[in-house]
Amino acid sequence: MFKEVSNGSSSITKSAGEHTRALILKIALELFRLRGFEVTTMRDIASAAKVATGAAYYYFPSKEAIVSTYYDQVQRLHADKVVEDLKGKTALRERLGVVFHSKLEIVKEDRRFLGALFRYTGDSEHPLSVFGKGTQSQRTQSMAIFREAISVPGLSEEMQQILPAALWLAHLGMILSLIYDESEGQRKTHKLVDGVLDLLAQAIDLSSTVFVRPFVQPFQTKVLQMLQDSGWA
Amino acid sequence: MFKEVSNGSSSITKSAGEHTRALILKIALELFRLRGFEVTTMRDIASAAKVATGAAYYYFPSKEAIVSTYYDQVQRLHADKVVEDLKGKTALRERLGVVFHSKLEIVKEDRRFLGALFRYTGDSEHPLSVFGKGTQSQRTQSMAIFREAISVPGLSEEMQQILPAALWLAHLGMILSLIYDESEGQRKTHKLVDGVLDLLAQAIDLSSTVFVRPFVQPFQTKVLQMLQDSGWA
DNA sequence: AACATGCATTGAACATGTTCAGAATTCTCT
DNA sequence: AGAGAATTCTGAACATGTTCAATGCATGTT
Repeated sequence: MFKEVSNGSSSITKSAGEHTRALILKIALELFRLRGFEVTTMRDIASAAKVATGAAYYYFPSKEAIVSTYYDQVQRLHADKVVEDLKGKTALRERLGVVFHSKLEIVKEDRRFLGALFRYTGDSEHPLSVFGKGTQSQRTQSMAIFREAISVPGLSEEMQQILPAALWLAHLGMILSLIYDESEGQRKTHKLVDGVLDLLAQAIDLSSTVFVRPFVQPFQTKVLQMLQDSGWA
Repeated sequence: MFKEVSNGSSSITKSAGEHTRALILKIALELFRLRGFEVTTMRDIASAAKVATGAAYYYFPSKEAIVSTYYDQVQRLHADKVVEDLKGKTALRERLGVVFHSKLEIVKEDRRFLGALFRYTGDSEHPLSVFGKGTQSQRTQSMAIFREAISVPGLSEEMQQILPAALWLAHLGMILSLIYDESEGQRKTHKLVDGVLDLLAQAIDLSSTVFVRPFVQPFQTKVLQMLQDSGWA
């Protein structure tokens, strides 16, 4: 359904098309940021980029697909940043903080159009549905970042399989919180993230304790079983 | 933003308008069920109801609002059913089962258009956004049902405040699962619900144990604090 | 009956996302 | 250079959600 990304890793010279594509993307994002996603029309974008309306559709299958492409960039940026910032950090809490806050930083200014990512949440068939098949590879990539972040010694086998999916879901929640967060500088979302991570890290620590572990273990096993049954782990 | 519901609790005689409204609603839902939400146009609905296109908009501010009205009915049905079925049931697990499965039963056949409820998930301003201000009262109502279901002796004060929001969110997840569930009779979702409820009930039981409680208590307190900070409890 | 008032309904017009047949341009190979 | 192919781009047309001025219609009032 998606146009081939063909992000010329092979050629050094940008073809004319790549240039136009980048221009349309850049201008669209500027307009989304400036005026918001809904009120910005494809005609606005095209005319601001000095091309015909149809040109935008030559490069992007839909208006939301522009945001989706932006989000691909975000994922790449995030992956790179995380690899860098995680070096030398060994404490689980710290590592989780890196992953979540760096994502938040990258995305912070784009609340006005991040919501477009959720446009097809209720449409399981749509290629851009957050939970759909069309976005599976991006989901897997994103979960790989979380898997990397939690790769610290002392974590149970079950937890290692459960957490990537759980954290991915939690991070979706973070983005939603950001979108709805009217507080200055989105303070509330930052605070929420820290609170959740504190709790989570403590809970994980606690669950590894010799006293508590026997009680928690069967739960982990069952959760993992359920995730596997539904294709999440 | 919404048209006054004015569900004539005062008058016995349906005015002409009420009749048309009901007709449009009925026919719209039939078409949604039969062909799906997206492919059914407002023109289809209007012409099937033998009215002009504009008539539909006299009663419903948008296509999604039709589904929203349907969902109001669902909530009412659910509330009634739960009140009935909860009588005499005292075990937490059983009560949770009643609430979740009765909802599932009510909604089961309508997967084709339930997704419309999530159309504005990413648009915090929209009156029909699941998490938005425009749907707050419905959320509160729904949470009240869960509050009722968990009103059993032996539940900590914190849990009583945390669970309604948590269960409401979980039940949203259930609906999403249903929408994406291709398995025959949506077996997977039923199984998932049972699995989650089993775990939850066990976890709640365990957390009330004298041995475990001291460990869990501070977590509950912090979670509650966070929910309160963000307006969820 | 004639009139006034407000609810109900119409259908054309509008806005905007999207499609598409073709034109323009660029690239490739001889 | 020039023919042909592939890529890029155009802009009008289309589909559909939505708006709205105008009209009909029922009901109560004089």
